[in-house]
Amino acid sequence: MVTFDEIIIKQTVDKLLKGEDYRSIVVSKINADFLQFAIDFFKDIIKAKCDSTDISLNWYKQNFINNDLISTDNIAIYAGINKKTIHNIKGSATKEVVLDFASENFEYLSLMIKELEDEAFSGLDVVIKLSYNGVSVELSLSESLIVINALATKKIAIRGGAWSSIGKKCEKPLMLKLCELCGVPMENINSDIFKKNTLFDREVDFKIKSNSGVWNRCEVKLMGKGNPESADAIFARESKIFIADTLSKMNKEQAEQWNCEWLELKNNSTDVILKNFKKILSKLDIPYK
DNA sequence: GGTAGCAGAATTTCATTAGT
DNA sequence: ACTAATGAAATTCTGCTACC
Repeated sequence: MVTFDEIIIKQTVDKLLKGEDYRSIVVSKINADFLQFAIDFFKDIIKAKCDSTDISLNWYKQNFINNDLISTDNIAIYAGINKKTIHNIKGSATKEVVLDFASENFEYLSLMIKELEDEAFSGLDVVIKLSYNGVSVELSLSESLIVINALATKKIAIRGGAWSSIGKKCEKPLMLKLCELCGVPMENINSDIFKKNTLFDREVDFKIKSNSGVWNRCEVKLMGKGNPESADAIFARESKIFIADTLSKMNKEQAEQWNCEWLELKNNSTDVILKNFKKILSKLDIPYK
């Protein structure tokens, strides 16, 4: 599971408020986690393969699929399919369903690879050689393909999780930093935010109070290009302030139609970002310094 | 006038996180 | 275990420009 610590969140917020792209931070975290997984996986493969004289894929199945020491998430990945996909296909992600489907998928993959081996692959061979502490093993074509497939499956999972997580965890720290830099009084920010464990929790809405006493709902989305319907949700929830990394022309027009103030971060200096944010605060009659 | 190529917008798909 | 929410990537659609 990919999670970002507070230091990474702080770095990301800093980058966003400088109008810089934050994505390199996420990408390097994805790479680091993936490479670590690959290294661990390779070490486990060496161990499993050494203990076995099996010529078929049985050693893999026994160690990585039919092994109750491994989490169901990883068993699915070793079998070449993500748990979420199983959930979508079967409508359930109970342990039994996941394990059954993983086995099934592994059999199907093995069969497919065998067919490829006989036909299209004629002439081509792939051999992965792994060594660790002087012990080395060689994986056959079909073993190599199974391993490559598992790595690819894991990469998808890590990526999806990382992007999902960064957006959630940055919302409140980013809003707080903006308010702090503009000198919005603490009592005008909804106090729920400061409760323990809610700083990185997006389920609690971030709201800022106008002088009239009205609470304005704020929304942050680190959206990039081409994802218009995700912006729709913002307006449907009657947000008054919409802050995003990148906004399309249509996003902006739509925000204005819904009477929602927008603030774009990317490619703007901190000065411009703060100036624009203060303009929004004035418009909504929210006090600031 | 016709079209190949490209950039950007809109649409669809997919896996994760976190609250309940 | 389930559900709502979140963003990237892939794909499709659209409009513009350069070139013949």
